[in-house]
Amino acid sequence: MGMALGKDYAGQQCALARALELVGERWTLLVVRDVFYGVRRFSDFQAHLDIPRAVLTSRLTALVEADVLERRRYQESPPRDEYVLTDTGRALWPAVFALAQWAIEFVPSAAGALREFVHIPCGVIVDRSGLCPGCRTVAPPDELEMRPGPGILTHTRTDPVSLALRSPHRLLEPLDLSGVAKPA
Amino acid sequence: MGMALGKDYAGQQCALARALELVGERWTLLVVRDVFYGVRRFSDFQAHLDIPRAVLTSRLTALVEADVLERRRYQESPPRDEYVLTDTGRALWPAVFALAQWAIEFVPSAAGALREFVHIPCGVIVDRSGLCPGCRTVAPPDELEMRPGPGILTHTRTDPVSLALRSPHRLLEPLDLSGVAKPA
DNA sequence: TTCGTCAGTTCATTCACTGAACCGACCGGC
DNA sequence: GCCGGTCGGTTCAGTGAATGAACTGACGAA
Repeated sequence: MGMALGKDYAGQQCALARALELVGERWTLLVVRDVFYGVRRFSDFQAHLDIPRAVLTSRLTALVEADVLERRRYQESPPRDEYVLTDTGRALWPAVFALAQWAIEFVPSAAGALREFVHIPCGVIVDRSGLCPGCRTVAPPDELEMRPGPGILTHTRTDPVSLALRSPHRLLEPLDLSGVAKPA
Repeated sequence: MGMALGKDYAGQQCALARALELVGERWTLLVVRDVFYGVRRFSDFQAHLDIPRAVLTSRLTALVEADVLERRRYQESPPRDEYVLTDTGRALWPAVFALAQWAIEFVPSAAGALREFVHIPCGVIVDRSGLCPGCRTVAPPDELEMRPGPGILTHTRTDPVSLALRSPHRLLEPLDLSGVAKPA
């Protein structure tokens, strides 16, 4: 996943093995999920995931290399880059969504949906397979709004990124951190 | 992926983190995929995946512990067990399928579908999101037949398990190894 | 008795993750 | 010009997981 000692699965001709070589290492899929949620900056990933900086650097570099993320300069002086999903990266949404839904339904410690996803054109919540009950299609991430679900826990994670993620917003749109206080 | 040094993602309240704690380690999802394909026995996993035995032992134990697999005695003397998916495990199919489809579409080295999945009641191939074009529902794994696809490579992997996986058969059904020669 | 299979365990080595410290470019205040 | 702070890293020592080879033990077959 996470994963260690040789990220490749030599000899496996299966497509799944190829996928896991790119996104199967530890932390990688959590970083990708965060980008879907609107996190774009190095320090925000770090604050939200508690991931060692060296590992975050390595994962971001690998994801850019794999054409899942694009690194984009959003200001000069000081030079600051943000990481956004490419088309390839956005295509990972069904896999990320499916894994999260599996945990919600079958992993006891993940009981209760922390978030709901509303298909904006139809205004209804997508079902566990990602289908919109309104239009009967699989909703793409850029048409989804994320909202806190019934299982949301407000007592944990008081970092600014987690706080910002508790208010509804459209997937892929940059996170608005202006409304939250800095941590002590 | 896999994954090393602490398989948990402490503090992450997200369901995805819970899922990755159970199936995010290196090799784990490939083992699960193999069970969907009909592999059930220790030595068959080992032959097909080239996974170190100690790691396989550890992964199978963890998957049983997580209620993804069930370990079942299928003969006494010598005692032999097989590993089969629980309901929880079978629910992982959409995630496994979604990841594999992503690689087929977007990872250059995985070009060409190695396998096709036919929704048996309808007799048609499911699309990239797992939907059956016939009945417009998401096909469950026990209603799918796996067949070699156009991208299949016949020159690699000559172990008996890989050979057996090249002939069509229904998912979750045990693999038939009787027709293939043993390796030299 | 000997050979082979199956399902492991043990062990030394290799290598990735971790956490803390360090670094350099820049900005704002004084 | 100096000081403190932020951002986005890199470096490094220590730890612990993965690897691959060797070993084990129960059994069946010849």
